[in-house]
Amino acid sequence: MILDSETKAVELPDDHGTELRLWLRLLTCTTLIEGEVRSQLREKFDVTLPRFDLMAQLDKVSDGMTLSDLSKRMMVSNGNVTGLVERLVESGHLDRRTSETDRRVQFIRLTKLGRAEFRKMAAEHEKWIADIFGDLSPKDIRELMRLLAKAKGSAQRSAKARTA
Amino acid sequence: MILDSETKAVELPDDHGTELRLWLRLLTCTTLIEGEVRSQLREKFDVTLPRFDLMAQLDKVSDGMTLSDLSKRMMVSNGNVTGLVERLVESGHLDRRTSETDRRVQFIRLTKLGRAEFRKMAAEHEKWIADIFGDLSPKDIRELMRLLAKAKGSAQRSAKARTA
DNA sequence: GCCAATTGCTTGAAGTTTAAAGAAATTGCA
DNA sequence: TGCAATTTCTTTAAACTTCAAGCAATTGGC
Repeated sequence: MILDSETKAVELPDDHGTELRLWLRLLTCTTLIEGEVRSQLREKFDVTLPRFDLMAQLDKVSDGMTLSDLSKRMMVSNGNVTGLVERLVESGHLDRRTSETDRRVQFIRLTKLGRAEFRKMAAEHEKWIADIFGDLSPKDIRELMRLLAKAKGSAQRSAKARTA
Repeated sequence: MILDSETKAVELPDDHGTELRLWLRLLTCTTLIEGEVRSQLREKFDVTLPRFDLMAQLDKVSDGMTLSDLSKRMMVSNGNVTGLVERLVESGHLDRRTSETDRRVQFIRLTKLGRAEFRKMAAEHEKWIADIFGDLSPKDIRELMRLLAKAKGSAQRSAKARTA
């Protein structure tokens, strides 16, 4: 171990251990919560997380959304959304309509049933989340929000630089 | 909108909007980084993230690990690990050996090839992660670590209470 | 108007994931 | 010992996911 004059561990120039540990902790935290939400959705409403997420995107708008919009917002592939939508139309939660000005485009909307069911689930979901973060003070939450925003910005900068 | 005497928004008793927003931000952040890591692993090493994760668990120990240990540490189902290990044994990265004292138990280890390939990937991986979090100061990282630990504890408390 | 490039979506193959059921082995306790 | 409960792992079906290839429609030069 390399020690400096104050007998404190000094990092090697290429030691990126703290960032790696941060990433693992972030991932663990998210996986844990995601698993919890997934279990609750299945137990209480017999619905999968991807379906809930998709409906959540659609609930934000009143007049529908294209498949591309959905895949961008959900950060998943286009083909993935095609399948999800297909199954949700099948079950009567969604409604799809081809655009009249561009016949490639499909507008997807929640049906009355879909919106009603989603609203019920969303209300419960919000309570689960509140309980999951229940030990955090308002200040903790504000700080986490701020730092995660910074992390997100950093990650986007990094991704963009790579693809550029 | 309900306003108090200081003309500041007051939260309704059941408003859990801040926790929900925190969760969405946490999820977005993780998904973003995970996608980035996934792309890099595919591009640079033609390997999937689940395989990398599994090898990462095994690299931490010298003498192997059981399937159950793996599934607990990776926080995925047992059957999932069975399939992943199967494919990695097939490709020569892993070695499986039945325990002599308990014939239900399989010890899984990295082969020489597996460990060598993993080490190469891990070194690059650490650099990607460092770059992804590059805009965060050491203090930001410490704070995030602390708050995420608190969030993790809170989520575990919540999950435990539910299953109890 | 023509047509190459782009855009929106679907399809197919391979892989990952879960939940649930089941098989095999071990453990613990009466 | 006997055997019920538990543990470890596998299997199965259905769903989810990505990537890449492909189809159809539109757009943007020319």
